[in-house]
Amino acid sequence: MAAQTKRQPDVTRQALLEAAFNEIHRNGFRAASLENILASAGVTKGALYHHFDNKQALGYAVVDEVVRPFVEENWRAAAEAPNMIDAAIELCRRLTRERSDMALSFGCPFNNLINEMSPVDEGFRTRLNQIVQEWRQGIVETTRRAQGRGQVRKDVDPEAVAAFVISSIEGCVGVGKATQSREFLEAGFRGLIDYLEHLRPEPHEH
Amino acid sequence: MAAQTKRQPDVTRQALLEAAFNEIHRNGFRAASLENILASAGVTKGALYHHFDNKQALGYAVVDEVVRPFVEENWRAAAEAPNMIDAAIELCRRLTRERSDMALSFGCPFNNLINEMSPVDEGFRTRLNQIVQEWRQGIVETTRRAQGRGQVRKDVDPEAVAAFVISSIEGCVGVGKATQSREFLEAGFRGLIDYLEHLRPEPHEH
Amino acid sequence: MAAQTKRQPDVTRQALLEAAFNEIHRNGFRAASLENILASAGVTKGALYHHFDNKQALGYAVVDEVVRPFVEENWRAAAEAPNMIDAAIELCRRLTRERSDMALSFGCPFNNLINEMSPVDEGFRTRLNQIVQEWRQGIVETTRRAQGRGQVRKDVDPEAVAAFVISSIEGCVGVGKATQSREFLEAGFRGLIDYLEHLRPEPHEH
Amino acid sequence: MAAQTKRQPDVTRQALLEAAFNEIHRNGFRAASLENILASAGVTKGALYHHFDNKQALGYAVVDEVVRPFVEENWRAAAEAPNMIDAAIELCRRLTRERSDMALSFGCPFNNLINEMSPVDEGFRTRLNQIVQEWRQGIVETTRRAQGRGQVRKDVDPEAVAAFVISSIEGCVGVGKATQSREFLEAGFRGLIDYLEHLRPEPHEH
DNA sequence: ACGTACGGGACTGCCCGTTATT
DNA sequence: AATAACGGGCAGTCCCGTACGT
Repeated sequence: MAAQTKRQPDVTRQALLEAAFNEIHRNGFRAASLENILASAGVTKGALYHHFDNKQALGYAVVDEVVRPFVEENWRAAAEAPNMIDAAIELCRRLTRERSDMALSFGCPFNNLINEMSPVDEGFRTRLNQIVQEWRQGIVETTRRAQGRGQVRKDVDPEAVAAFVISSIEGCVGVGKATQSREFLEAGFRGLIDYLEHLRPEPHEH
Repeated sequence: MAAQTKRQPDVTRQALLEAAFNEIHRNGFRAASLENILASAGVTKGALYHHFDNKQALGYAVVDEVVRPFVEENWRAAAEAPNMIDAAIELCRRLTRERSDMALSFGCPFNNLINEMSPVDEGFRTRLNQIVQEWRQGIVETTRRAQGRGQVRKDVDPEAVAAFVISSIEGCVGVGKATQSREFLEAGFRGLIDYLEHLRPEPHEH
Repeated sequence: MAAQTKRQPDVTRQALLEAAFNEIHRNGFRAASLENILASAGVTKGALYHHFDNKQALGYAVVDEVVRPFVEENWRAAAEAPNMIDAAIELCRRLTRERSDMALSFGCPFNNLINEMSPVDEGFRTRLNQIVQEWRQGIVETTRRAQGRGQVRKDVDPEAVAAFVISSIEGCVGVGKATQSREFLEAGFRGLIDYLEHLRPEPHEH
Repeated sequence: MAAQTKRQPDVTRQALLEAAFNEIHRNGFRAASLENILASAGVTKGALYHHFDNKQALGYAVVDEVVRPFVEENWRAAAEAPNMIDAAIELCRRLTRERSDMALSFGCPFNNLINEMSPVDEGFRTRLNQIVQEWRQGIVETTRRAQGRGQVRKDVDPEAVAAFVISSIEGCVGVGKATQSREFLEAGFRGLIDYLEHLRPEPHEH
């Protein structure tokens, strides 16, 4: 089979998405420079304009095709684990360990986009909200199942758990950017872990 | 007492700060337009550059002189209340009631600035971090006092409480912007209230 | 007879010419968008550049193969009529009736191209001038014949008649675009008809 | 009296208008390059943006403040002359003599703008139409006065005269651009002069 | 203290044209 | 013959900042 030729539309498109994701992660969407993205992806204006109508469409595609899977893979594991609380706590610990440098420097790409674009671009907001809702729905269902299994107290409201867990995770990473301190991030996550532990039923309950 | 002339340096400066705060709240700092700020403040460029060196200096002044008091007045009440947990819960309820429209539309000015500017401007980050630290320190001390009074369980880490409470409040308002739904915001704050309640000592503990 | 395949070079070429003519009529040549032309013709860029060297060549072909017949068919009838003045007057009336909407909106394609392209592209000017000259020559000869038949006064200069008739027709349609009023167009053509009537010999002349 | 300093807003504005007028005259409005205009006026983007909101506003100002007086001064003399027909004929002769080079090369700025911009920009059309109407109104009134004085036949319709004279003048200059020949232009104007002569009453009429 | 004129840069959008590919 | 991927340039917009003038 012959070597690949120069034309690789999917590769080009993917390169643009990744380059855009990184540039947006670092600078936000509006301050993201197309020139930087092009240089980083190694393509030219023509290629960009061929694959995406404009900067906005590129941004939407980044949300749908990069940010969304990025968010999903984080909670998917926890949703499918035998014990939700254990998995969530494990996730918190992993996040503090693995990605704290990136998180402290540039924050969570998802949270950044929500904060920047939700109020000023309805298209962004709709797409970002969809991700929030999927995540929320995942936590709600997981919590219900866990309640059925007796792993979570039956008097807690799954909707409140979902909204609060999502918000506090993003909040920790967000505020952490200002402090630039691992201690603050870890303290925040300790608080979250404390909250999660408290969701377990009392030993004498069942 | 002589009639006031048209020149009112302090008034002008204050008008600029307020106009800048509003424009930044709506559009973020980098997308904030000086022209909009000037039009909204009713002055011209000459006045602006007389009072501030440049856009950055204006932004710093907004953080120091508008955002900081704005944040402080929110938690000051809770810090001085006889029972911290009761006061914090009351604060959560007030926030959902009073400012939810503005919060859902444009978010918290403090959180917005942290997310946008912390990674790209060290001067902003330092100033914003200072606000975070004051807030954190306030909660830590209040929590310690409450523990001394037996109003908060002694096994909780005040640092974790502080980091987590701050982060989750900002997180709720932030993520709420994407959902544009009061239900989500309320659910998040219900989760926070649940967490706060759990900080109280067990009835049979002391 | 075998089924037609999808490849139809002549059809494609003709579709491109028509689409280009319409786009140019609406927007002028330089502002005409190849993308619009392609979309309207239902083909892609490869087909265009297979049939024409570049945008300029496409424009030249539109002049030669679409605009030229378009202009010619208008005066051909008048040239071959038994009485030139009657025919010309009838033509004026027909133009005001039939095409006034299109003419008022977008003007005469021929006149538009003359005004836009003559000064900036010699190739266009040459081709457009050729059409002018054929038209002019047609009127000159028709006028001479009419003079021979005693249908036109012998003291008028056929060259002046030709240049003036062509110019005033195009002028009426051109200025009519600014007024967007059928009244203006009709008034102009009434003036032209008046001029044409005045070309007839006095009853007592011959 | 001290020498003029560098700040001369009116001079700058006027320089921009003149430079824009010339660039538009040569290239049309849409193909007119702001960079060329700036270079020719000797100012920078900032100055342009200060005096005019955008390219469109600059174009509108050119129409109102340059093209309009330009058109008006041409027919004003004829309107105020003791004999309108003599004056109009004299104007035709002067136009062929004086401005035929410019006219043959780039046409009449007024006619060019009508043909290019009327169909695609309502703001341009409105302004250009206003000029047409003023001109038309001027001819109508002049013709009525001339009819009162017995200098023009009473059976001609002043509205038709006005629309036709305006249209044929612009038409001659327009079509002349394609021919690039002074002969054609002169022949056209001979036709117009012939028409004007025919407006005079018959010697035996009054 | 403040208003107006102006300098100059950077970015996105858009477009024409070319080339690899079928 | 025709498609789709891609190259590369240019223009209008918009903005921040400076400096002249009152």
